[in-house]
Amino acid sequence: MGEVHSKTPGQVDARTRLLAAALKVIRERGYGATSVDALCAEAGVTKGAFFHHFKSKEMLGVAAAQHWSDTTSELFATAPYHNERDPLTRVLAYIDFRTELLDGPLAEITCLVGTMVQESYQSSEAIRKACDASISAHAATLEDDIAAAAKQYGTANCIDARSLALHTQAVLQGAFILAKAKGDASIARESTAHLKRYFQMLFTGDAQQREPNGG
Amino acid sequence: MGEVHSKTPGQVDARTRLLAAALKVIRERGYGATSVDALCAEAGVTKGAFFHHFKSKEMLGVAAAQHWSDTTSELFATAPYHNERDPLTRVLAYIDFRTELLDGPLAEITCLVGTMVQESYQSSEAIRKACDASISAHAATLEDDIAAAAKQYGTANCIDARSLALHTQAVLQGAFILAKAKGDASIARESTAHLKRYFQMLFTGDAQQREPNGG
DNA sequence: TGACACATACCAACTGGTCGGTATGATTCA
DNA sequence: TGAATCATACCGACCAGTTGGTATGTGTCA
Repeated sequence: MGEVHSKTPGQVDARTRLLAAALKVIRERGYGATSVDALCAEAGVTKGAFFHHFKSKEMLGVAAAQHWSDTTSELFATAPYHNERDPLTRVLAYIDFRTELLDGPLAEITCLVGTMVQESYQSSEAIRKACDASISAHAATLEDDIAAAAKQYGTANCIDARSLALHTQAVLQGAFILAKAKGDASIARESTAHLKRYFQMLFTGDAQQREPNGG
Repeated sequence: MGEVHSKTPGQVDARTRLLAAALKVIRERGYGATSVDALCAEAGVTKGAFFHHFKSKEMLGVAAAQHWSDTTSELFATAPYHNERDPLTRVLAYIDFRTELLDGPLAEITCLVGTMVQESYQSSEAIRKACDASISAHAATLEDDIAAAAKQYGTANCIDARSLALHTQAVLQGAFILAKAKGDASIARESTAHLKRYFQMLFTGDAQQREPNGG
């Protein structure tokens, strides 16, 4: 995958442009409704370039999921919530961070792999696995903080960190669907508020620590 | 939408068969990857019949969402959880019911409108609205029980019943996506367990009322 | 007779994918 | 040094099959 050729500065190669186009167009239209031609048009490259870099549309889907995983993991790795010293505060700050990310056009705040796996889970095992890897890897980055918080608050014996980390992702994925259905992301923010309250009650037993939902 | 014509007993008309085919095929492949031909083949009718009953594929999508809304609302209206006399118990029994429904092939346990809106929220306002109507109507059936429980447990002032009902649907929709990604519904059951615990803590403040998650 | 419920045949546009070709830079070796 | 060779990146015409959709015909029944 290394850059073999030196590129003119400011110029990105066709593969990178196609991947960026895939992230944009698939999030807007879904994988099935995205044609190879549409991807090429968005990327400003020809069909020849497409099939030079990807042996099929399916393999583009797999590469897009991996690219998504790469870019999002960098986004989260450098996010400020990691600076919190208390593990529970860190997890709650993560939820706040996700809530902040819920601002902007729907296609730009929703999850590529969640969208893709919904359509492809039966038709393409390769895409399904790539999407699962992306979701699971991200959930895994939460697991340690959750486990540490459980230990610190003495609830380690009744909390499965992995299950809770994946539940967090489920809430977010579901929030995206509700937002799409309503054509408005505000409902998603209500769901993350519920999720945050769940964490607060689960660890501290305090239901009224923050303002109630709605607002 | 009423049956205008009397049919030979045991015979269902092309429209009904196409709707049933839509529910099956779209849940397996997604809306975009479902062709009119595939729908006709599954229903055992011709293309002429398809376009006699639906003016376009998009209108079939709308009708499918409405049909889904009709059949699911009947399923839930006659479900046994309504027999519980305590409103909170009723809500918890609803979650248990949803958990029981998580048994079987993935395509048969997931939500048609959740799948469809994911792909169509930008390309078809008509489908988006039909899917929103289905989800919102179902959530509304939960709202009264949640409000009654909040009143009874003295937490009415900090619980928005509508928000909580929609959050319930978000958790379920997200659970479906995780299940599809992992190719296994067991992760979805873990999410409904978390949701149930959230309700228990929210209303009774008791986090350890039932066994912890995992299993 | 005529309205309805389909069937058959068909169409233009588009689908994913192939193919022969070219431009360019790296490598080899006389 | 420089000609020959090779690999990569990309182009764009082309293909067979499929797409959503239409036009027209036929059988049935009130």
